[in-house]
Amino acid sequence: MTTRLTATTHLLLGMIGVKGRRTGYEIKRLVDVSTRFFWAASPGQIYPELKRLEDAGLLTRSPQPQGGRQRNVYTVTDEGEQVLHQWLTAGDASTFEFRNEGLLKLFFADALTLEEQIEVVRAMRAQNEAALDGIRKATPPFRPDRKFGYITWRYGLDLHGWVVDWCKQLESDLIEGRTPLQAEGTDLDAERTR
Amino acid sequence: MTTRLTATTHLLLGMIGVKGRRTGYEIKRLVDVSTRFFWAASPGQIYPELKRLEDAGLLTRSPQPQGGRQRNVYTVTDEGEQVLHQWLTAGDASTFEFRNEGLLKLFFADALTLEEQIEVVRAMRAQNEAALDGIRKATPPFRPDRKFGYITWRYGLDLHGWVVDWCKQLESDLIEGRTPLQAEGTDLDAERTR
DNA sequence: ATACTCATGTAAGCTGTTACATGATTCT
DNA sequence: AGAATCATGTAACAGCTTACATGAGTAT
Repeated sequence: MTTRLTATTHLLLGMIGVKGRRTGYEIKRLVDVSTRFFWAASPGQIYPELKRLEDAGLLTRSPQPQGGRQRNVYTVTDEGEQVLHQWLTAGDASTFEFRNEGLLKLFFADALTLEEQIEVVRAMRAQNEAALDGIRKATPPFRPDRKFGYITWRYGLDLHGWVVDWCKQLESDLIEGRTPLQAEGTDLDAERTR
Repeated sequence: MTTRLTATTHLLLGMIGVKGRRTGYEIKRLVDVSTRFFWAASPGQIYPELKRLEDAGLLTRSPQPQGGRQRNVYTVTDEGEQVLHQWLTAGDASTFEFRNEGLLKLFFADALTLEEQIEVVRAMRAQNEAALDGIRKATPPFRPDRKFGYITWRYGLDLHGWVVDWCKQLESDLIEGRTPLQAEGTDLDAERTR
């Protein structure tokens, strides 16, 4: 069985396999309060992919309508389980993407006045505070057998918290006319003192 | 003049207007050692976009071949300058995307043995160390009139450094059997002690 | 001589989003 | 009665990457 396997494939496999049997709708909702912060997925992607994985023999579908409302519950097959475990333990380079338009603006901020520069930093901070809020609201119940959901949640919280602090520091450096973030001498790799 | 304006549009406008880079090739090279870490761009994207922006009246092209080798030097028009400044100062929400397959694996790591879990964390750390290396090598010359290139460079360095430390901490927590990253009591928002 | 860098571009394809369509059930 | 939620799906499109093609100049 040779099928194209993307990270989204593994997202679905993991959501169904690790978390139990699921419908497309349940996966969508769970993604929106958990992995969304590092791996999003839209319904236009989930539903076709579930079908594709069923055809590939990695998932089994059993229709379980509730009343007259259609509903497809998926389960991971043995082969699907293997694929999932293989992916989890393979040490190969995984995709790592990062697109931050706020940072891009900051990169070009030399062309701006000091007031405008400070505004750019403030906008960046606001965005990270909003992200922080979103993650905070998605508080996962702490269960000792599901601790990694909690760990990745903390990661998001701590990371964005760090960025917010970084923005605050830069903001005050700019306001007080300090050369921002400059390391002493030529020691560019030294830890930044905050 | 109504043209679709993406962040990549502004990347090119900024590279030509603020950084004084003029040909598509020069932009590509500069992107690869600077904004790549938060905004990448491939030649298959840059060259058509440059043409599009010329048609839209935001850039001017002047052919300046070197010997028999073709070469197109671009300049930002007044209108392009306006669009660039407008984008830099507009406080509207900018795109902020993050896709981290390593984190996704960590999210599902409950299904693994302790040894395998540690391997996932190590792989994640290795990836961030590689990113750190890439950024470090791209050391920008520090010029007082272009300090924001330096600031964003430091951002990448500091951020990935933070993540590497986070991974190290998690790794040792797992090895020593501590419940990783758990906050005391119900105070989930408390600063993590490291 | 040959490999690398400079320089520009195109075509195919993948991934993902947005917006919409459909219809049932439950809540207020 | 009407709004929200449950549930599944499709079509169009945007954005980007990969791989390729071309050819000139430069370094070894």
